[in-house]
Amino acid sequence: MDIKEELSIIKRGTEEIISEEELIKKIEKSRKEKKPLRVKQGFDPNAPDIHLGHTVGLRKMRQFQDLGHEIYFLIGDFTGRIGDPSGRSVARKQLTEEEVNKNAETYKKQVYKILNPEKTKIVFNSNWLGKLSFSEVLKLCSKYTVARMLERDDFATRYKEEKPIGIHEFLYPLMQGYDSVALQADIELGGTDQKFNLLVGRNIQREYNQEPQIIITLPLLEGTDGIEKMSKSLGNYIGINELPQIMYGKVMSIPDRLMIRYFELVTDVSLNEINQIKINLENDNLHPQDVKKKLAREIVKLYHGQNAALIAEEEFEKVFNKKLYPEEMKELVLKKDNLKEGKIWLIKLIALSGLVNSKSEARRLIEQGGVKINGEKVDDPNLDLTVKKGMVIKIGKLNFVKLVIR
RNA sequence: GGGGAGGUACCAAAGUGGUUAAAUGGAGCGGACUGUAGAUCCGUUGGCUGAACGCCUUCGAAGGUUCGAAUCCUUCCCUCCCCA
Repeated sequence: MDIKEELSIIKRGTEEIISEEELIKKIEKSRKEKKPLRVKQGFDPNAPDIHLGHTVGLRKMRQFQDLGHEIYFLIGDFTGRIGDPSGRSVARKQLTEEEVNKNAETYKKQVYKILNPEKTKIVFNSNWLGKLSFSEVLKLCSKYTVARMLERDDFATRYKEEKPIGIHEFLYPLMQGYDSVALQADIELGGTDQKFNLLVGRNIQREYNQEPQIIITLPLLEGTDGIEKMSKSLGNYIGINELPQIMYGKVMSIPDRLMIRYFELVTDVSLNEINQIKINLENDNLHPQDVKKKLAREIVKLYHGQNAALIAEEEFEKVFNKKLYPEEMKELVLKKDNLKEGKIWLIKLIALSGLVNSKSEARRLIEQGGVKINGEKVDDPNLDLTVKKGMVIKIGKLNFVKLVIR
């Protein structure tokens, strides 16, 4: 493979490479010396639930693996104690060694759906950060200045808005930079929000007499709401462990304008084909829904296989195009003593489903017409429902529940 | 160490003794429309009670004044700014 080709694989979907010339030099050197590049990316030890947003970076790592380079999957168990300064995060609880190990296992299980396990090195930064003496920390701190820290957009904003900035938060980028020193990283990957930290890494490496790493930033994938970046806490995520049908459905709910971005960042569809799709969309030669269905298929295929993708699609069409029930529904088990003469108060039933947080919410939902029984809208919150086995209750826009009586 | 400004619901932000479960905006949820998209419109957003404008909890925390407090007083905690 010539370098051009390698470069184009690396460049797909990236936001910024600092710098491309240096990257080319590194690749050339690596080839000449037959020494693979060391590629690093850090992950939060607290949230080992991988979603499509994470896969942007993971897939990029995989591409590096396939190009013969060395991957360091860094679990930030030490830095995780601080939490990347975002203003929102309060001091996080310190994880025990056991918890960290458990999370790491969870990570592995999921991450190896994307990465090549044999070529992946999983490392923990507590390994070196936890061993630094106070004077070594001071030495690290002396390599940077407050003014330079305040260049960071997040810090600058908070400073301007008179919001608190903890001293320890200043340490976060330094620690991350030190990770690069410890690993002698050639390349560090990260989201665009990591740019500052990644750049600090370059400077710190220089201070420690290492060749500065190349930084490659990747876009932050928007979640299903189309606005915020995908994250579990915002509830706008598509997890790679989710059931095919759920995954498919969630992909279908992303805004149209994100389709191309998703194709590029989280599928294997070639850039050529993506471009074709784009043109055909613009010319109205393709219906947006059909394109999104393809997208959903491609994504489900990656994590569940071709067959599951097709089944998920059938399900989707059944429920949303033909307005039928899904094949599989969550079962709601009613015990005999929940019933009075075969009846149950509808509000109670909905509360039992666990799909609402309170009876008041259930009441509201009914009053607003968000509840259907066997396809019939119900708007009487006082209804005593005579339950029958197999009855289907639709609660809200997306939830179906099938009654089971025991 | 001195002086000043603040802490209200998911977020932002009004309210400064009763009519305040707390204006308004954003976000969320539901409905209509649709392609589970977007745009738009309407409704809704503490909980409990088979619902009544009845009760309980909520305006940083704890006490107090009052018939009545997010609003007044005391103490405490936290944040920011200016000066040193």
